[in-house]
Amino acid sequence: MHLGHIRNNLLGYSVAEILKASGKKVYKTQIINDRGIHICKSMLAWQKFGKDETPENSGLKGDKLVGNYYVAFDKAYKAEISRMVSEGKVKEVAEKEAPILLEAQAMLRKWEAGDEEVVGLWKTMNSWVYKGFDETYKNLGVDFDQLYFESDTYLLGKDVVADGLEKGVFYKKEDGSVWIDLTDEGLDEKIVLRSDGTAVYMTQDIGTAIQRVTDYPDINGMVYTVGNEQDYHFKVLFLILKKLGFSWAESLHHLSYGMVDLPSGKMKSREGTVVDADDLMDDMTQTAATISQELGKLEDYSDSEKQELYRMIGLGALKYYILKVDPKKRILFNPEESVDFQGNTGPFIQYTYARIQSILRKAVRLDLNLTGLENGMKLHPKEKELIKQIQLFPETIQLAAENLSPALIANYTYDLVKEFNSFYQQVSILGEPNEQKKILRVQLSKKVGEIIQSAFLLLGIQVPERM
RNA sequence: GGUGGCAUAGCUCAGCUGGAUAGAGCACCUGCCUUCUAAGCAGGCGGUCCUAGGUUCGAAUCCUAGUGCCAUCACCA
Repeated sequence: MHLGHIRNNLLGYSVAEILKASGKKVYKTQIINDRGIHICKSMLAWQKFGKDETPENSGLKGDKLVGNYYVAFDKAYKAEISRMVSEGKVKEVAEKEAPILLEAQAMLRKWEAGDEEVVGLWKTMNSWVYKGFDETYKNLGVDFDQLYFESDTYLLGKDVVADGLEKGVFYKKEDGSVWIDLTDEGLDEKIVLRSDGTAVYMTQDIGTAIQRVTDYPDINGMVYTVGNEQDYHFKVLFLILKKLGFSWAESLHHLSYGMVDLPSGKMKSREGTVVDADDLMDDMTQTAATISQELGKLEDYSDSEKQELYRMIGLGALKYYILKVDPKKRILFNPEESVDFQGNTGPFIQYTYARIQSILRKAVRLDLNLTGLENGMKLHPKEKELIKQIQLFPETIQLAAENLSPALIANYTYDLVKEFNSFYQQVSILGEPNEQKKILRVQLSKKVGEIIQSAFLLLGIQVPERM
């Protein structure tokens, strides 16, 4: 997994939490594309170049190991192409006829035919990948209520395509491939089944969508969190489902988000030019540790307490950095300039939360009665501003839910926290001589702390008692 | 070429359904820790809101055209 996948996971997780907070029931679903030509490419490369390498005997994380073979395939494929071109082939022809590609395609046909050896290898390599992914998801703090494997749903997709063919929604070309004509809708013709009868991406997506609605008849809609490079694909998918006569096709949403790019351009798994998710999380934790040690406020913490805190802060910085940006905009990530820990950042907000907890701990010791408060108090301007900002939280949740945008939560929280810090600096809270004012200020602080915690929960970020 | 998205300070980004001198952070400069945590606060510097038209009492925001960047239009996923 790389940084692009992190954005996908964080967005999906956060939007699910936001929708829940807005009053909806949500099933967090992950669709795993565990079949198809891309998997066969890794399998083939492993067979050819793998020398029986396993996660156990190499010490590599399973998903990385398999990813390496995906890269190895591409390298070998490109080498074959350039060799064929030097032998006089036209590049476009070479791209289609490279032996290793033909082998991968043959493997896919074998897989769909249920060939034992191919299916066996497929199961083994996928189990490696899942084990690796599980570890990363756990570190990242995302989880799912339901998993769909496209190897389980593509057959349903093929059946539906056959039905649609009878109904006249699709049509067959002479070579046997099946298509849908969307030119009336201003789109193109789109393939839904290959001429060799194997399923394409669209086939399995049709099947998966129908399976999901069958499994959860109570849902009113589905949100697909997928990058904007697939805008067209989902437009077509939704249209196909509508043409097939599914009424629920009207309530499908594509939460389309921008790519995470590097200064050098796009991240490409195939070419290995990616920011690795696991490495990045480790780096962030390490940076948090360095900063925290320089400040030296936690000498009395145990090593394990410190480690947990560093992780919380490092991950908070990373998640906030990703989620504060409007989903539809692309993110430019420069590995040379590390993610900030000051200003409009996760750690800044976590820090404010920790400060508030410090006040509340002291307030408990002072045995303040936090309930009895008189009406008609004259408010300090900073208190007024703070109250205004506090009141905006519920509507911000609704707005974020409507727009499927965690960025609105992040930016709201930042505004609130900025306001609180200004308040904190200008007025004395526990040092206020007037008891009524003191109680009000402690209550306001408590409320702000609660909102920070709730808001960050919506972003999947934890908050510390101290930092 | 067709379609879609994006374009706001040197950099990274806010700016909700149109409303007053366009806001943050980073960077740079100046102050503030014997007082609730300085990962902070206060202030300074910095903008042709891509361009040109249009709608409107009023446009960063809406419309049209153009420019630039990105994506997509595959028997890839």
